[in-house]
Amino acid sequence: MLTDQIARLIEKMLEENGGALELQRNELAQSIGCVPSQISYVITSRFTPERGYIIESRRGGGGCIRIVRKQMHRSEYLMHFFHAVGNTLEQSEASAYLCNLRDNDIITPREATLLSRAISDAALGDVVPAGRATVRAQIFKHVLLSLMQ
Amino acid sequence: MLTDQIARLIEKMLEENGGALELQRNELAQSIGCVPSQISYVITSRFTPERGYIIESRRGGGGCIRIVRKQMHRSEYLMHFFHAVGNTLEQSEASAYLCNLRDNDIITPREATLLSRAISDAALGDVVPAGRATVRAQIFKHVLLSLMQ
DNA sequence: ACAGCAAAGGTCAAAGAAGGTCAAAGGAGG
DNA sequence: CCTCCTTTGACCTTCTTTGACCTTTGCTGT
Repeated sequence: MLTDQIARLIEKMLEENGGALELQRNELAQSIGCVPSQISYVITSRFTPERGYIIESRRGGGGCIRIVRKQMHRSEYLMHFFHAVGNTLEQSEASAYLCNLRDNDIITPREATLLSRAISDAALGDVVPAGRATVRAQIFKHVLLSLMQ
Repeated sequence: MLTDQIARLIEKMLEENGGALELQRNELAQSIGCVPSQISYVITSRFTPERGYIIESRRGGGGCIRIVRKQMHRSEYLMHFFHAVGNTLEQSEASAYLCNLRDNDIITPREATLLSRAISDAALGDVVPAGRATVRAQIFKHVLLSLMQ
């Protein structure tokens, strides 16, 4: 899939640049052979705050997009996430958060898996439709609180 | 029967892939010559968590279905718990189970705390009245399955 | 300074590409 | 006949891809 391919490319560039990077949308699009808005899509769908990235951009001549992988300390992280989680939380968002916590050594891989299963759609199953995302958000917040101690 | 035939096919593919596998529903359906929803049916009726499979999927372009077979490890012990848990589970019961798992070194103290918080009454909060204990049971079972790795 | 143009990036909606759901119709066994 | 599992197909939701159009910014000629 195009999106994944571009995401991997950006990831690799980030790696080579120590976690921060400036790119030009049109230029990158051309070198890959896709429309420019595809780059935007990749960035908004893959390099989100939940996954620990900060995005800034500048328009106009010589414009660019800056992507920074942010690393915070434990408590900042937990606080940040706690506030970032709203009243509802989709499985995909939860996964992103958990991966992030794992990658930052705040939880172990095993804990990440365990929690991921615990709040999966499958596990929350037949909770009233609208309620699933709400319950997940609450559970996740309680887990975060537990981690803060 | 079609279902069994497809189930065997998937089983064989799992075998060849070391217990984990990604497939595309439409593609597989076409190669077998059945409607796509048949694949869904086979998966939901045969590759259930109860039988030790974990299913994940992604929609949209380039979507796929991932099937993972958990090889039963400490399965007997965990199976015991799995069957002991009914359709509903109170917070106090859950705590007892978790302590037990912890005391038997199946989960760490930290994991016990984390999970305990995750499925506490507080976390499950305003799930429809009767639903709380049901949701808790489901979550707990999924955690057990995850532990049966 | 200033107006205007060109060069970015941003947005959005439509079309396309998966998988998910559900209910109705079909069958096998009791 | 009932009941329970299968099979199908219509319709839904989610994620991708593309393209048209918008906004911001820098530069340039006057």
